[in-house]
Amino acid sequence: MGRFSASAKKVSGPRTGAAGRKMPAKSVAERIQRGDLFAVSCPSREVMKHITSSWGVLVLIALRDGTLRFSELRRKVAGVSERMLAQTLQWLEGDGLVERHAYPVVPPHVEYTLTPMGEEAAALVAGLGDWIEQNVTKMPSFRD
Amino acid sequence: MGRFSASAKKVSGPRTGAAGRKMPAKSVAERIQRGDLFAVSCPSREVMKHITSSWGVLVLIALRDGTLRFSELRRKVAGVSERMLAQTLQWLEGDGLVERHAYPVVPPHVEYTLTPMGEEAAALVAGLGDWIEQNVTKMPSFRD
DNA sequence: GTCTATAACTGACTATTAGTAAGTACGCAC
DNA sequence: GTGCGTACTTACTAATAGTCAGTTATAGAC
Repeated sequence: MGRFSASAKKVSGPRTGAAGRKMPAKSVAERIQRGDLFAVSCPSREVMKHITSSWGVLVLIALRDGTLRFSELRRKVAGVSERMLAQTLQWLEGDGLVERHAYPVVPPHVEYTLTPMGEEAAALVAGLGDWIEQNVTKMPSFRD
Repeated sequence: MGRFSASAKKVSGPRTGAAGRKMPAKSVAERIQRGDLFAVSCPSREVMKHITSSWGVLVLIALRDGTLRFSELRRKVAGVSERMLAQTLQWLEGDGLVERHAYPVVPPHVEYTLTPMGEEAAALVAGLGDWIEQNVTKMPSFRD
């Protein structure tokens, strides 16, 4: 990680909190090393969609307890259809956050596990979920 | 906050990380004091939808820099339409995360600011956004 | 005078995605 | 034999995201 130049060091501050500032020109290394949620076509937008989708949030949180089968996930994440669960898991697998392990048996037996990177994401997501659960009762919309 | 009984204290642990465990019976006070993202009809699901929507995430992060006008937000959050921006801000205002201040002038002059509660949510959201930006380049989908 | 730009929405409509229902093959229980 | 469970996929419908046009008043350019 010592590959950054001096100007790269400047940009590596709290980038997200500096959304309103003019971004300094990015070197090629910077462009390759980091996404930018505020850029319309940045791939990070797609990943964010997957992670922050309703089902994505709940699946990541549920998997924090350890490996789960498709049907176990289906039951824990109340309200999700098989269709949406399958799609969500495909996305998260494609993002490298979830590992899928299929056994060569019938009926199908498939297990899903968080990758190390998935565990990081899930921890952040769980923190947000926790915050929402703790604060929802204070919200005006809740009192209506 | 000393109102919780002993059994309530037990439940107040890392609730989100315990998604797989059987939840002990909740007292009335507990039910009123905390939402549950894993319950289909809990209001916290709606709040989560607002906060974790693509535009919700970006608006919250953008407002961390301070008060912004509608048009300023429109420009910072690249790709958002006025329609979606207006709707997102309505949601976040209804959730008590954003304050709207309209001046009695023409053309309209409206400013949006994070509430203290909104600042908490935005900090968590920004942390997640930061993580996504930092890690998107490591993802298999990014390499395809 | 007309035209354009600005601001911050809202309503009508279209496009896209979420969600519903049915289907698949096999083993087991009744 | 029927029904259930498993983990998806396909075809279709419902809901939401997104597009477009409209609103009011003012300032500035022509």
